[in-house]
Amino acid sequence: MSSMRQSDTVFALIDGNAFYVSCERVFSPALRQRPVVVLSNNDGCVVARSNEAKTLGISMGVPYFKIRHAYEQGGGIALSSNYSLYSDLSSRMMSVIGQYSDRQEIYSIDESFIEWTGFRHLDLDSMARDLRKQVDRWTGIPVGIGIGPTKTLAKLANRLAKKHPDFMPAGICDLTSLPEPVLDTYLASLDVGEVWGIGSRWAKKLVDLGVYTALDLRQVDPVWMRRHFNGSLERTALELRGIACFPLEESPPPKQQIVSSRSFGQLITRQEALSEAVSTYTARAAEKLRQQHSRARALTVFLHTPPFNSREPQYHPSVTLRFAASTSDTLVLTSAALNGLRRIWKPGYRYQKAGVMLLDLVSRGEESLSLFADEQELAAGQSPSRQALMSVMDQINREMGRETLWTAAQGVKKSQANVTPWRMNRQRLTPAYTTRWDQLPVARAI
DNA sequence: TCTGGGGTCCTAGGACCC
DNA sequence: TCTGGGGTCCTAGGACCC
Repeated sequence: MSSMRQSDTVFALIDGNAFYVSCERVFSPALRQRPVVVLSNNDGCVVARSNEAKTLGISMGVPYFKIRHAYEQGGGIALSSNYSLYSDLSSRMMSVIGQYSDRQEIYSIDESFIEWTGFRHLDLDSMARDLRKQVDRWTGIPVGIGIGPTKTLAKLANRLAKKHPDFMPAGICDLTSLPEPVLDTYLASLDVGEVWGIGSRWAKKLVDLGVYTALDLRQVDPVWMRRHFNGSLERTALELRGIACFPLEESPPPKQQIVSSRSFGQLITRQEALSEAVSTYTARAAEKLRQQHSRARALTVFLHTPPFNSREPQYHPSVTLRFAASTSDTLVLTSAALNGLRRIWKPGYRYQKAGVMLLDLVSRGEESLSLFADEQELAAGQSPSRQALMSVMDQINREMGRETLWTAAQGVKKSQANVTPWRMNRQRLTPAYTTRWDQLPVARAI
């Protein structure tokens, strides 16, 4: 029996392999066995890579223009990110995974923790194999599975399942089944920077202090970690020893802030175009706000000139506006955002990005009214008829597709790129196969 | 020419109060 | 002229995650 198995409960981390690429491959079999990358918004950076692309040496996060020539010469394919496809396949994948445990945390679009209690090693192994097969059968997405006594160790196990030859064929790594000396060998094969919660800065500091591998980190005194770093990293060190400090979060608490921002398809100078962009981002943020049944008491608008071009004059202003009464009304929020924009916009700059943040969020029904709210603001922020209007708008946009209904401030000539230059570039976008009737895949008899 | 977007947590330091 | 100490709240900045 391994000493890592201190309790009856284990965590499994299931994640999609090169998730965005795998989603694309579900509907385009021609992409299989070929180098494929998916790009960030505006076709900027590489955010997902197939194994074939990794083999070509394409690194995560690299700006695509830097590698494009050589990559495409070598037969590589690049796609714009298609989030409606990825989030739809994600929820299907999550619901299959959810059938394997009654305790599930959806950690990100492609990762889920589940908890398993009371299984022996052989049962765990067959459960994991079965889970993997079912996800593949029902969604077409290949997944890796890591199992450990803590979330941090489950993450590391998942890493081993992806990169260590001993586990790669099955795509499953169960650390709880390993005798201690064997476990140590595997932990020693992982750099300290591969541990969940250790980014590049702290990895460097740890290496300077003589902590090189995941095994080294497991053996340091957790209190020493707290002294040199902070309490979070102390917990990371404890988790590596098999002491669970990060619980499963089945229903994540509502967000404390909501941001909607985008880089533009081209640099923008006109205030009118910025107003349309800011109104669009505000509408999107407000929709998310209502989805989690919250209201905002403050809103920030910000602008950015391009950060990478030193010849361009730099300007990144922001302004925060407070509301006397909290609100989730798109029209109230939009007029505040445009107000803020007028205050910070200055001519003579070419803007690259704008955004809106909703802050100081309160759950609907929990907030206390400000003594200074005047009645007009209360009426605008919270009146039942405006709430009803928002619900109808949300429902229509949910059922008929995003931005079926929009505010006039977002601009009326939406489809033409020449009049909405702020819309992002997505020149390599595949169809929304699963979420739009007009883009369903068509099966043809040969 | 072309470098994403959306989050959280922690700490330090300043303002303010008694 | 001498000029404490402790608490709270807020913000900015830095680190991390995917």
